Amino acid sequence: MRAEQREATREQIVTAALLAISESGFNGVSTRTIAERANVSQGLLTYHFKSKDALWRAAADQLFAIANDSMQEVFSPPASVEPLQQKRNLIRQMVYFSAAHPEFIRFMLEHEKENSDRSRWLVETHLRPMYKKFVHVMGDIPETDLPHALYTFAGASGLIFCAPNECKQLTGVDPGSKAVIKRHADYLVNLMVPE
Amino acid sequence: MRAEQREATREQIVTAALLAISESGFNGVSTRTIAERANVSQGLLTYHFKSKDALWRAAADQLFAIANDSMQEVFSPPASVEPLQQKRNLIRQMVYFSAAHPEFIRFMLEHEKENSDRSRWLVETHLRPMYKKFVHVMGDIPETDLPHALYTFAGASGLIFCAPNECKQLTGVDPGSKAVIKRHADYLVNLMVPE
DNA sequence: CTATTCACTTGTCAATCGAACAGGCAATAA
DNA sequence: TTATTGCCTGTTCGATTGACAAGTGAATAG
Repeated sequence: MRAEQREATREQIVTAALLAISESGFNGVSTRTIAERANVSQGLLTYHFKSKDALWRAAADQLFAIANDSMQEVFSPPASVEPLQQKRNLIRQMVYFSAAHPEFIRFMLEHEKENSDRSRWLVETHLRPMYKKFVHVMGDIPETDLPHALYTFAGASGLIFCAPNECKQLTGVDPGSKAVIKRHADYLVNLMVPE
Repeated sequence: MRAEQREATREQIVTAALLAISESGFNGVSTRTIAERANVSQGLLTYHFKSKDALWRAAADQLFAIANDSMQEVFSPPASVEPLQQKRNLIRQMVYFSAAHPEFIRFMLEHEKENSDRSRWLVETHLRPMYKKFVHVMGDIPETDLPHALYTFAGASGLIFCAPNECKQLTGVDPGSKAVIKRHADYLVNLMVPE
């Protein structure tokens, strides 16, 4: 009962940290704000995670655990699925994942400029394994195009969900709506891997 | 001579603010850091711009002045250019602009979650006029697809340049290289508006 | 030449930052 | 039951935050 409560509280803190950091950046959010979001005291963050930096790392771990879980099926598709359909499924799933977790791209953009130690760790620990799976499914497109395809794909999938308020105010289209998410998936799948 | 120096200093501060805010977010960067980047004292920021908020607004003004200047040709193409080629030129130029000014997308992503007052002002003052020009060139694609095309286009154009270190470390491809920029433009133009 | 304006620096303010610490209280162990 | 562990809160610290006021000195005006 103690251990369960401990884990529940830790996850509550990590989730709050992940969302807050994704929204405002590492230096843009205070540990007090994160604590308030998690409904705990600020001192508890120092207790469970020694420093704000370590909390960031725990948030990254949780983020990629969610991402890998969500993308597992399309990253390791059964051989019975045709390669073309594997690609289409991958793109579609990435759109749905980005819609459900816009914090992913936000978090990945945030680490870039701020701290090179955190950045290197994130790429080697979490991003590279994911990239390998991406290449495995997308691998028969020209190798020189792969990086372009990856970032085109990632940006095209997720940007609309990273700026939902802006998008709604600007175009009237609400990226939170299920119909819009499906339409974005359809649009992107047919654009990048037409049947 | 006084007035010229004044304007030069103000622009120096605004540029430093724009880049710093784009990198670390509004709350993620201090006025002292911005001042250091601009080689002026912190008190001078308060002197020229009353508050950090007002400085942010000046940075946004400068950002969109640069963006509109860079995109002017492709937003208002001569009628002699065929519609298909207009679209291709627009996409190509957006890639080159994103490569030269990755702070654009970063800045636009940063405003979203932080402050709704700044967000609304930014959309109505700067983004909507730009969106209208985009629609004018891209306008013959289905209206329901326009928002999807816009954010697909923006994300696909710019994300790779927003994470240059990550991209280089992950894929070995350096988005700062001219050859890579051209390849990304070729890739995206042919993807989104094939001849 | 003298007086004034004004871009700019320095010093200071309360508020807030991340981190550390002592203590309390409920769950566990004995 | 008693003793102990350990999750958690509240307080406090030196440092840093945005904003402000006083002071400096060179360019301008009369």
